[in-house]
Amino acid sequence: MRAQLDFLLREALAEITANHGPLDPGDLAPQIERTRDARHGDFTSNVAMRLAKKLSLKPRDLAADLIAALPDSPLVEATEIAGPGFINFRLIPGAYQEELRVILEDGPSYGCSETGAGHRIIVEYVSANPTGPLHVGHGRHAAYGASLANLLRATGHEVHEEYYVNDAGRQMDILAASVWLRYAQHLGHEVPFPGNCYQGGYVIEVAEALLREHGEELDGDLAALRQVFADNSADPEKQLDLTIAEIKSILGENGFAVVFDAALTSVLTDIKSDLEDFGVVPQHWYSERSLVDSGAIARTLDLLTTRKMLYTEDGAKWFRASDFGDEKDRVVVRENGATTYFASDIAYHFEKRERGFTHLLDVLGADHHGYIARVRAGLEAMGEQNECLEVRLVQFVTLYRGQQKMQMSTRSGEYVTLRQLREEVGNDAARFFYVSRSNDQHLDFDLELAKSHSNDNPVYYVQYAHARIASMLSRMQEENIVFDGAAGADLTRLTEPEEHGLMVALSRYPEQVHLAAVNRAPQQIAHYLRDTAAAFHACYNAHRVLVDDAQLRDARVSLALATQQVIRNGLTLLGVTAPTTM
RNA sequence: GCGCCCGUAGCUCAGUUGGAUAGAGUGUCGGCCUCCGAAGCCGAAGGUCAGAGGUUCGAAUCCUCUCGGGCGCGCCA
Repeated sequence: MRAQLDFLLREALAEITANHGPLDPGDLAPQIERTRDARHGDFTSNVAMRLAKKLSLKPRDLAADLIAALPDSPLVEATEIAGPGFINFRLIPGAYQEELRVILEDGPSYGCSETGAGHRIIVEYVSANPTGPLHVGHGRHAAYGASLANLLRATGHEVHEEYYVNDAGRQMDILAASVWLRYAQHLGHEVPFPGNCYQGGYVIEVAEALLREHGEELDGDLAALRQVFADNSADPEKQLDLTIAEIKSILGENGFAVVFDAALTSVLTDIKSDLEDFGVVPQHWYSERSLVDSGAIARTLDLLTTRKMLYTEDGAKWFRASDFGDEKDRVVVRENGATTYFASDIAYHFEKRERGFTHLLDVLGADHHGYIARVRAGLEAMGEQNECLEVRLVQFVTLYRGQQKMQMSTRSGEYVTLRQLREEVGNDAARFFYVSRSNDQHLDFDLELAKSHSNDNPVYYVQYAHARIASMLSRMQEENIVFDGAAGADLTRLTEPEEHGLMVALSRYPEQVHLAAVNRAPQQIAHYLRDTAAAFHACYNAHRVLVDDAQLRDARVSLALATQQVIRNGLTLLGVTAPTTM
């Protein structure tokens, strides 16, 4: 609907250009918006005010010229100049009635477009270290990333969703060490469990599974390890590194790998099933270790060396990130020869480009904002355009239980898992609540409130509208009321103000999908659905659908069906179900 | 100290990339079920858009500064 008006204005602008001289291409993109006030018509454009100065014309004069240049359209009933130079469009009533038919014909694809066609985009999100179950913060990433991917798909992008698995590095070694210490305790060894090891109960479960599968195979002499623990004055993190080294020497490379893999597999399996139950299914789980194994990291470092982007200082290899806008240079190979996480990151993002993705979209936690400059720098040094990387930061979730602020540290084990949250408030409420807030807004999540007031959650309000319609439709069947479909219905019978309001709301859906995709803002869909449900409830309350007048009834049933379709489409984008009963 | 995000109704938040009289939910108060689901509807009250300057026809939105909050600044990941 809006696209058609866009087209009209574009034609008029072309004619103005011919008469008054050239404009920038950016100026030619017409800005057409919905009006906020019905007295201003249905759509409005501020283009005359924006361009007046450039063309040395008065805004209202330019507006008059534009209106004169507008091609005729069957959609537009009237145009007028208002205020300082707005061009207001009033549509014929039939425009909205026609849109109802489009909704019912297009069905599930109503609202989809091809504006993103030709773009291959990879969306990476969650990517939590597999060192423990997902917590409520990860849930926000999952809900946001998955909805974003849906929106991009709906606008014609070719979308690939990916979870980057940090299955290499120190954190995983700490997890493996934690598991083995629990295992040793189960075997009866008197050995302390340091506070900076992973404290969660799942560590014990992995240790027990290890005991069942491997018996005492992984036992060993703990004398040297006890010496490590004996030094009370040592720095805890250094002591932890020594502990890991000692456990590696006790178990040998293969033995440690058994523990490591058992821990990784267990945690990752849990994460996968948790996300799947949440309706979040990435197409690919990309292993950081595979980057090492495939030689991708080595190739990246070679390329950077060839391009003279690296130098050696204090025994480490540094990347000249500051040459590319980062605030300082960054280490890629440590003094001890190990590559850093950042080296993996460059290789990983470069590899995404090699896989043919034109656009890399990362959804990261707000605490990762320091990365953006350095990963961009890395990509640029590798010969890529740094604009190909887009990062969306998701602000923190602060969890409360009543007034009590809760800790969310994976290592301490004191956190509420995503699974617990889903069990308390349900998937639908959780997904809707997560994406109702803008990603760059902090989110206060009060568990007590979410649980006790779950019926007040806006998601039920929207779902209720859908279920209410379903219920009305089944009643229609029970009473053997015949409905011949919208094609034969006389939609001009929809004359009530509430009906008009609802039709206007429905017709906005395609614009909302497009805008939400462009703005990376699924919350706009959530708010749109709330508004549309409100328009429906108001209408349904004011006017009976199943009336005796068959013509009027058919028109109203058509409107209800279209409403149901739009709500279902919108909820699907957000990963929320559209129930027929509640 | 430097950088990123944020500050909108009592509370939780929207605000269509600079538009016309700043909006919802929740909470408070008052109404509506003999009638398609009351998980609903209608109405009232509630604001110096943190503050001060600036840019222009026009600012919650863009720029500068101040105040307040969150996060980051490692040869950790």
